[in-house]
Amino acid sequence: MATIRDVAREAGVSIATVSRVFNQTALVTDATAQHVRTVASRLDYWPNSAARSLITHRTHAIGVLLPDLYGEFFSEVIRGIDMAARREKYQVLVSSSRANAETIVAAVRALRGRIDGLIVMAPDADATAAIGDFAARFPVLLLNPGATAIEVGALSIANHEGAYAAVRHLIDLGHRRIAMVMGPSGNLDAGERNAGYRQARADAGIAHLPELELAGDFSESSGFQAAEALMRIRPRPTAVFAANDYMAIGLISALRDADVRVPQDLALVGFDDIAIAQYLSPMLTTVRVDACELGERAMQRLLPFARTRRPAEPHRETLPTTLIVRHSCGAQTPANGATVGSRHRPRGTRHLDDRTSAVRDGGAPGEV
Amino acid sequence: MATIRDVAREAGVSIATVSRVFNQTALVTDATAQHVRTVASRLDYWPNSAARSLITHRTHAIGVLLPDLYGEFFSEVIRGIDMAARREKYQVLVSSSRANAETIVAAVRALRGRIDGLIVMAPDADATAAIGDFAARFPVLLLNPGATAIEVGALSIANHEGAYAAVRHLIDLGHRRIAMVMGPSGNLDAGERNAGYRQARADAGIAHLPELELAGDFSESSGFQAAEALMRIRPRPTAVFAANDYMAIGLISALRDADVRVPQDLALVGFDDIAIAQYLSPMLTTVRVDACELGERAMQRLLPFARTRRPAEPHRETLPTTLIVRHSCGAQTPANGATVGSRHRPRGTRHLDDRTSAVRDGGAPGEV
DNA sequence: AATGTAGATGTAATCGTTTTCATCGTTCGT
DNA sequence: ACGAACGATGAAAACGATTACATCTACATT
Repeated sequence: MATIRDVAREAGVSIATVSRVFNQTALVTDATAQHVRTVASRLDYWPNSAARSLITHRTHAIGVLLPDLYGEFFSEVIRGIDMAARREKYQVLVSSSRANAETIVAAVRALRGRIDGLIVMAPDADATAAIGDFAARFPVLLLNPGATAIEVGALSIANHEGAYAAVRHLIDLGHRRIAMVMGPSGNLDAGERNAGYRQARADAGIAHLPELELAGDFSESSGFQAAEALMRIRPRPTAVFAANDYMAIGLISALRDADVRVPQDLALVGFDDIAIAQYLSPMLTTVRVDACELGERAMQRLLPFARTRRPAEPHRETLPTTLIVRHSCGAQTPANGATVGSRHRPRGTRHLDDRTSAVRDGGAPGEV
Repeated sequence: MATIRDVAREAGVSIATVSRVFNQTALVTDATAQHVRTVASRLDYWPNSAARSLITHRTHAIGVLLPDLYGEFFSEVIRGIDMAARREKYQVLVSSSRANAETIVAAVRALRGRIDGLIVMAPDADATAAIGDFAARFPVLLLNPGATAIEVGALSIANHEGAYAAVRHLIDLGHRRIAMVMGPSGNLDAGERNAGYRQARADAGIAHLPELELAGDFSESSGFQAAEALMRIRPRPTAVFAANDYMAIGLISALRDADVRVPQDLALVGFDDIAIAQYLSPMLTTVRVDACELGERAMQRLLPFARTRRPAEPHRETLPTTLIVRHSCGAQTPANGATVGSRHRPRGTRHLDDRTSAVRDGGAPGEV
């Protein structure tokens, strides 16, 4: 592998000049620059990034710490991160870890020195706490941290507002006995969605009923199992809000097996709007979260701090969600089969933009 | 940030000793080692990986080059890679690129010097070719490269055998007019699946009919659109093999809209066995590919070469696939609702193991 | 007691860059 | 025509580790 010295010798210049050519730093004569470039490409020279980052204290890499969960949501977030990274010429170092504080600290330690900034998806409260002191002296951005006391740059989605809108929609359709399939306990997104569910009930004057909150863990199979518990409840709920789409899929499957019709016998709303939501039968009404944008935005927020290696300022931002009305909720759809959803801005937090997007859906999926 | 010098000074030893303590290389007195460790942790010292890799020529990182496609398959592969990496204390640098040769070369160049080895998911033939000369002097492992002339370490899945089994299964059920929804043109996996489809037809003495091969690109919407084309074919096919599950989902959705019953009016088999396949209605008969294992195995294969930084030996290995019989193919299922699939070993290539796994499915998804 | 040996530790070179500062022509204002 | 200013380039000192080699000590061997 050719080094900067080889290029310098071959081109008859000093290594400083070669370095300048590659960094476009000080002004070098066009002729020399061109010559150096020619020689460099002939020798197939490329700057050694270890040597470079040793002296510059920059790695041009961002770490992404994921929870152990996987699925479409995460892969979309990574995709967004990757898109932004590529645009900004940064590398992405991914690393997953069990959610517990100990392994998170270990993972962060292993990443240390290899990255200029860190994006942490820490869906659990203790995970968030574990990152706290590190974030005070390193550029860290938390994804979906929920409400926490620690001061840290964070980006979350409007879980509460989205869930509220979903449940409110069911209430507006006349439902009163509305169950919810919860997410994993300790998961902050799940917690906020539950809070939104409760708030919507309370605001409509519907009493809180603990037995309507069914256990779940975001997996299809937990949704499947929740359906069985659901059907044992008397009087039977007429609607159910699933904390994510995967569980909604499990629900649909179990309900079909039990000959419970969706939405006639039981209305259903999910959360996330994963790609296949519109291809399910019935087409799933759900709360759209733009996971890809979340990742992209996280990178955008983090990069300025990563470049200067200063801790990110403790500013929280919340991405809006959109209720996508399809068929599983049983809403009457307009003649063309399309309904309108509105964008939910988080209360009391800054939001990304002001527009309220109108969402038409319910037509042929292929057209969307 | 404390350096090795700070620790050495503080502990009253030389930097060489500190280095030895952290690398467990030469024997150091237990007392000194313990003392150094104490001081190091007090100063919150951690070896600078740039400096370390500058002199050792090792980065302890593996690059993963992905195509632009996303979805469950890729996220599962990454998950497998990540699992193996964590076990072996390697970092994972992901980078996606358009499939064309030019951007792949650019991506490889950007990764150069930061990684000890590279896993490339190159579903296209030209992408594979682009990597060729690089692989001759660097540890590279190709995923899903299909049959290519270049000598390179590779890992693929038994596309041909899986597709053959799927179509053969449909033939055994009495179907003769069997269509196929193709994958993206140029995609090698898709090509092999198509070859398996044709082979199964040929072996059963069914003539090749080009009009039964419908365009698709692995997306749900392309499956949806293919269904429309499918229904215009006269005489109408009685079965269809989709080159992946996402397209099968699009097909199911479109067929339902058109009141075509699956499997009664049209039998359907997919490919990949994504998580939700068993929750679809009807439950999808498909060819299982263990994407996670693929990633894990890739890492296993690559690491020995990455450690020594020697080009991987040009050896190809193929992971078996399994036909999972559920309801969408219309097969009669045993009394307990379960059917048996068998594992397909690639012909003429080495396979991972000899077992022929029996797969029972068709029961309640929650129980699987 | 002299010598050999082995284990523990230190010294210093090295990895491949970036960057400060010095140097050396040019050109320009007067 | 002369010094100033400036633009292009080079020399050399970091950056923070690893490691070959040297050194030193303690102890066994003769």
